[in-house]
Amino acid sequence: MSHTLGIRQAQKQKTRQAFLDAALALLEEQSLSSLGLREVTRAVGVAPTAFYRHFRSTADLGVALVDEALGSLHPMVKTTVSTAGDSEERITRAVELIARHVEAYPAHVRFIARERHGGVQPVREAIRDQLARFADEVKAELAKDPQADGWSDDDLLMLAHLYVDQMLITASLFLEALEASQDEREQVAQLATRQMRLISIGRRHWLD
Amino acid sequence: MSHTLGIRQAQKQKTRQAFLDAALALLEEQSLSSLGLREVTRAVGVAPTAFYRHFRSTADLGVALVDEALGSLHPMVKTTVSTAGDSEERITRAVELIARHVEAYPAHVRFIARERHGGVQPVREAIRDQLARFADEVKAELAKDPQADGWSDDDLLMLAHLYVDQMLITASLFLEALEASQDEREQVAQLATRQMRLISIGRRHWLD
DNA sequence: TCATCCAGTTAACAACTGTTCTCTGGAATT
DNA sequence: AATTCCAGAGAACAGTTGTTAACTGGATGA
Repeated sequence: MSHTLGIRQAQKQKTRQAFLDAALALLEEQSLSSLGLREVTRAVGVAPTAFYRHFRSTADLGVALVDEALGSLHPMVKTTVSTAGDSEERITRAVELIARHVEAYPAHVRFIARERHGGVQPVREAIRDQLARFADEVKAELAKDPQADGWSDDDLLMLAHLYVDQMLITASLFLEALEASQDEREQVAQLATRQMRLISIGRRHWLD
Repeated sequence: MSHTLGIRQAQKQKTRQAFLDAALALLEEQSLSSLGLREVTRAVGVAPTAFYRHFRSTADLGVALVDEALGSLHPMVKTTVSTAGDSEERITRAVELIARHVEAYPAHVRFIARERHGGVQPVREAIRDQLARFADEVKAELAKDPQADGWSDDDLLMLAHLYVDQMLITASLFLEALEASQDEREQVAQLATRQMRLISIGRRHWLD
């Protein structure tokens, strides 16, 4: 299936990626609904009309960015939840993983946090759908745990959403603390850890 | 202290409020960073230059909107937390209060959710500061509860932030379901209730 | 009553926006 | 080798933007 792309297709994909990269960079200081088509092409170094060869509109570009950003997030979520060890150790590792991800892909995280409730409907919907998929995956992982015995499907999904939202909140906090002192980032980590711990305690006593 | 405003000051405040209202309406379908000065004045029905008599920039207007939106939210948070009754009854009433607030001030809720991570720094900071104040108030209310005996200040604040974030998430879900069926809104309410319940359970067993 | 103040107006500015149509030159196909 | 294809360029469009300066006329305070 992996047919080597022709020179033409390869160049096109390269330009397309340049659009995505440039847009992501521009979006660190504004939101998608104010991102101009010409602004992006200027940053890439191509003519404004070249934009239309790849995207219908900036909203369309935004949807493509959702895929890229949350695509890179998928492995994180999975490993975060399915990490071995006791509950406390799991939490510590999960928080650390989130911190690492934010350091590795700050622009992606910022984009998702910003546009999740942003002013562009198709993008909001794309993010909502992807996060729902995440929640489903988390739910599937949770179901494997013996702790989940006796839990209804609804309750498992409820907990999964709680975890996903908590991850996003934590990621956003790490993002704000990215250029802050080591101490401040440590404080974010401890806050997130304790919140996760409290949720885990609630989980453990859910069926009481 | 309530000196009756002169005709002049009264008219000015009226126009200012018209700016805030018009902006809030326009922001239902876009974000602040794309809100144009002329766009707002056009909606109000005044000359573009009149804008400068009230705000330095649209970012400045945004900060004013934060005060208005979260000002109206303050009473809700207080009554939500300090409601009497057992834990289960409290939660139900809290979720209902959030639902009512979203129905009463949908544009305010949307604005806060959207701009909390939006593209305009001063507005983000204003929201962050106000939410921190909320968390402090919630913490103060939590401290009154006998359940808080033995809790450290840090842990109380941690829980307060968890509650505040959870309120925002719930409000945002209600907002999305505003024009949906009664069933769908009921489902949101049940999800939020169960998540709150799980957090409360975690709270109850925190010191185990 | 008269001078001062000031919210809102009018006009003009250079700079920017999204979109259309036409063109080009090299890759892809036959 | 000849033909088709198509990513990107170029030029032009009407419409928009934020900001400036100078103004008007009614409320305000002496």
